[in-house]
Amino acid sequence: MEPSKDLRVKRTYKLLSESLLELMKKMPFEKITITDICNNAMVHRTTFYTHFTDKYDLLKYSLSELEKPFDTGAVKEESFEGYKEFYMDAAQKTLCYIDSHIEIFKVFLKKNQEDSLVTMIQNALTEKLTQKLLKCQETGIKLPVPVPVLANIYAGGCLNVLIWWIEQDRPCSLDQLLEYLDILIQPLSIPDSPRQHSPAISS
Amino acid sequence: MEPSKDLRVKRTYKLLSESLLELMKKMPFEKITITDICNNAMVHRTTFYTHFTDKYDLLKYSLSELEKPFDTGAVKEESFEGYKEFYMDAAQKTLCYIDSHIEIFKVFLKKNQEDSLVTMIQNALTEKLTQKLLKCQETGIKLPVPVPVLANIYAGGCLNVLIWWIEQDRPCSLDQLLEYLDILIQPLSIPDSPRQHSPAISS
DNA sequence: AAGATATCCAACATTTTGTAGATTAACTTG
DNA sequence: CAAGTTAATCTACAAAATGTTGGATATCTT
Repeated sequence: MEPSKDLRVKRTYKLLSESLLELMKKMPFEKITITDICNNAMVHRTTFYTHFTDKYDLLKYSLSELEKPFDTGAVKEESFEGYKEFYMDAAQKTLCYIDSHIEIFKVFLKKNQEDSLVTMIQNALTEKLTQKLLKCQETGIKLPVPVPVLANIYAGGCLNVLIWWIEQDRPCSLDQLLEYLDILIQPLSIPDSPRQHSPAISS
Repeated sequence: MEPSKDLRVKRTYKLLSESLLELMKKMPFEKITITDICNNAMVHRTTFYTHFTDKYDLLKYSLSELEKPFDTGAVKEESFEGYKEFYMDAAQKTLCYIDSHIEIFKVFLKKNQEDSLVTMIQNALTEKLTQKLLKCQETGIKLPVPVPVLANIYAGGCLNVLIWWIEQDRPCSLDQLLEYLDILIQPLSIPDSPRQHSPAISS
């Protein structure tokens, strides 16, 4: 996974990695071939194979480089008593890091719209929630944050818990899980603004 | 996208789709070739090309079939006044549907651990949060739901908002976004159980 | 029953992948 | 800086996968 100290190797890793990124700005990863990457990097294809087994291997390396700061120093685990403070600190560090490397993250974080079921379901859920939230707003209910932010928090959180639940082979019953979601959702809204119940403005 | 009324076509779509799913249970999607899919489905490869351009095209179709219920009747948009009720209803419908097709969803929802930056970052964040939450629990703080549920809700929600923010080309400032997260996180915890601040039990 | 059309089949060109051995160039270490 | 090590390049090749063709056969729709 790690390039040796040899300058040539480091150079090769860098060239291939940057080449991949460059190509990913132009076309989807699936369409990119090893030949493409090598030509673009001006590195011989046999050299590619001395370091990586396939393009996924290279991708993995490139991503691990980007992800490093999240694993190491970027987030200090000590010196917070509550987990909310800890969470906000982590969120801030994450945000800042991504913000300062935005072009790269734009490429790598882009959802593939149509070839990920998670994304598709999340999109559907987010869309419906957005509609509903907009309607609620029309009826005079005040939301603490913009609609898309709320919709994405809800949908993302829910889906992620869901995936955890599936990957753990359903460690609790379905009803139990729903109860958890219900508990978490209750307080997560309109913390202090009054709920003005005015009649709906049609649809 | 949609197969015609011709029985032969419907059959081909079904065979190919099921074949892909079957193979995905055994090996990662990237390793599966069109030839594999056709052999397994006992459908000639030229037939494949009359309907799909590549394997991603087939995957897209298969996923869209699974996702259909989310777009259509599974979630009724009317007859809820608050969005919390709406959300819980949607969550319930989603959960039930997935639960009743669990084997399929297990295959399609599985995160690819190492070739998705979103997943990697999310894992890192979830891991850190879990550690922190466990420590908090040790100090006597009572959590309303199990640690992994809370960690996954937080991490998933945060990352999803982040992705939304990036894909929308940062529609608000970084500080603004952090403020939103802060607002949303404040109420999302320990709704009614008392916070017993006892001294930390080392680490 | 007749026309339309999907499937199958054989054959082929092209692209991509992955490997091997030999040569050249660059780096590390003492 | 010299010697030994190791990486990169190059040529060549084998195997696999992709994508397209034209025509024969079977099946469906109306």
